[in-house]
Amino acid sequence: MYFSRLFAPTLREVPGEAEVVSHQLLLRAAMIRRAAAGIYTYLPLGWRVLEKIMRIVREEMDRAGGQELLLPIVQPAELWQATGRWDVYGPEMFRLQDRHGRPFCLGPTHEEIITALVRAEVKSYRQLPLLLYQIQNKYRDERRPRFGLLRGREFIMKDLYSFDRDEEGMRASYARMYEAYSRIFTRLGLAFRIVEADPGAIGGGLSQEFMVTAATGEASVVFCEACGYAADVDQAPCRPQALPREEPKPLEEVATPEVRTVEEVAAYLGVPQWRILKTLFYRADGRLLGIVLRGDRRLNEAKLQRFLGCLSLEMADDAAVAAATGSPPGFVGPVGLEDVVFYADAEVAQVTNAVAGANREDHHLINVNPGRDFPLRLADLRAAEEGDPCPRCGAPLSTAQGIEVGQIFQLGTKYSGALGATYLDEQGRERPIVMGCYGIGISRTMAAAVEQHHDAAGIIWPAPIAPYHAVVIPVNPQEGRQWEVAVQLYRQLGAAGIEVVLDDRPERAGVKFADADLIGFPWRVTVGKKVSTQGVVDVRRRGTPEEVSLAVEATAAFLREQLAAQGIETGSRTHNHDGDSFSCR
RNA sequence: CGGGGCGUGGCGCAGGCCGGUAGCGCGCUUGGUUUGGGACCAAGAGGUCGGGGGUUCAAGUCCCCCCGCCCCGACCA
Repeated sequence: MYFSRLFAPTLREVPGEAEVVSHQLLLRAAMIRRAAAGIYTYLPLGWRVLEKIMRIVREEMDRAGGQELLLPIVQPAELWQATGRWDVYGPEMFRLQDRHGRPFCLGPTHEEIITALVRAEVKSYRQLPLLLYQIQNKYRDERRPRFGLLRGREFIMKDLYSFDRDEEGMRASYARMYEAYSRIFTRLGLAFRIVEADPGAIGGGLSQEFMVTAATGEASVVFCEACGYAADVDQAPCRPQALPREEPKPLEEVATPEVRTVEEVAAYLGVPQWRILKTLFYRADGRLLGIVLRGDRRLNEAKLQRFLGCLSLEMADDAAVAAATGSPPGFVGPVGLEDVVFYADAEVAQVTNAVAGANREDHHLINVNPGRDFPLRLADLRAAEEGDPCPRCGAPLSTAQGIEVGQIFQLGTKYSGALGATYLDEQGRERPIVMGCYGIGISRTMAAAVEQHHDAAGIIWPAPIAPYHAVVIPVNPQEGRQWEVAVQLYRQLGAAGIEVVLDDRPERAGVKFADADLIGFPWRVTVGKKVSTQGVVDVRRRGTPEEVSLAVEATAAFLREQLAAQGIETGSRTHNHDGDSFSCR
């Protein structure tokens, strides 16, 4: 492809809409353009990257025994009502009606529709196991789309669903997918971590996430250097920390004027923050309830939601808190509120002679003893923190940020049961199909790759997903020898199966170098004065400062070798026909 | 959804308080000089100032409504 023909409108300046680096660079490097909040057009360069990601994903899905199909985007409500998720998804789901007023949605995921398909078509154990997948747009009307491709409302996703006759089969399918995913992210050239995950709204049993490590990742994970344990922070169980127990003293109310926060109360009363009981109010499926935590801990809402088994969970507003407690925020506590059900984090039981709000403005209670002064209903509700003991081996946990690019679930019979997807076994008994599901965010993976691989000048694509392998830059195309050699090299590289762009634009060298860096071609071949004087061109790998001078004839072989070392197969081709006929200089 | 901010040539922004000819940089077009890290000179093209309503002799600017986009959002309980 000649650069002058490539539809790649790069931007010199950062568009104001973009905050995170992947969003900025994908826009500037002409990979994407915004169509609406959280909805993007993929330009030719970006689409090539996505195609490469999808190709690797397809190869590994097929290798693992998957078969690709395509499912509807527009899906009827009745299927979602059957599993109860029409209501669970809430405002996140794009809903629409047809001309008769019948309700539909744009598929946020495809468990329902594929289960319905399999229910209709699979009757016998002889048809199992079955692994079906699709790669297509999915739709979630996010409360707040952000970070460009990392959290969009329309996005490309691969989902594979496994159908097995029993739990053992499901576990085998799950293991195959675990293996396939590990191969995929390795082949994509991304550093990743596999963590234990919260099955969340999808439901079911065991689940793991594949996280691309990046400082800007929105997911927090904890991991153990000692034993290799790793989990999403929403999932990691916390052991209660043992605390020194004191002899319980009588409950007492003290004045704490204008002292509201845990920090302020601790400072004012001269007690450590852990001795304070923090009380929060939530509304779970409409019902008000209280949560008690140690003052220095944070609630993990995912754990709370799992524990309660509720569909919706949100913090109660100040008015509701005031109505229930008779006190403004800052002075509320669990003591004396018989009408409100309180749940306490397991650690609360360890605290003796604690401090809590008195449910009276400007007052707190001291010497509060959980169990004595309010009923204890304990659960693991707090968020894991750096330094907490590893739930497996007890060594201190570390924390990291990551971008979730894949998640695998053992669903069991949640969907097959709800939708009646069954088969007949050898004895002619009807049994529910046992399912798993396995997703990869394709478009998100592209953004994650940029988050992980970039520098001040632009993107540094891992070679397997780069839109092109190399760019050839004649420093001065007006200089006849440079131009001839550049074209010759362009043809030779193309014939060697290397995907190459010839930067034939009448720009100064600096402009072409800057665009090459921004777009992130893994290899750059510069044809300059030295081609006349010494018969050599300069070859540089993106992201490294060194340049090697090579004889023109040696260049194609060198690049093939280098690309092969990065896992790129470059079978030679007889023609290189993309764009040559439009050549101009 | 709540809070904050922003919508002015393709991109990045000024102008707005204090109403009176719509500006700057980059990009784009043409010609010339340049040519190993985002050149220079000259001449050009390009704007319903997000939309609607209002105030006024006069609105990018003041008022009202709407739309779009961006950022933040338990740790206070």
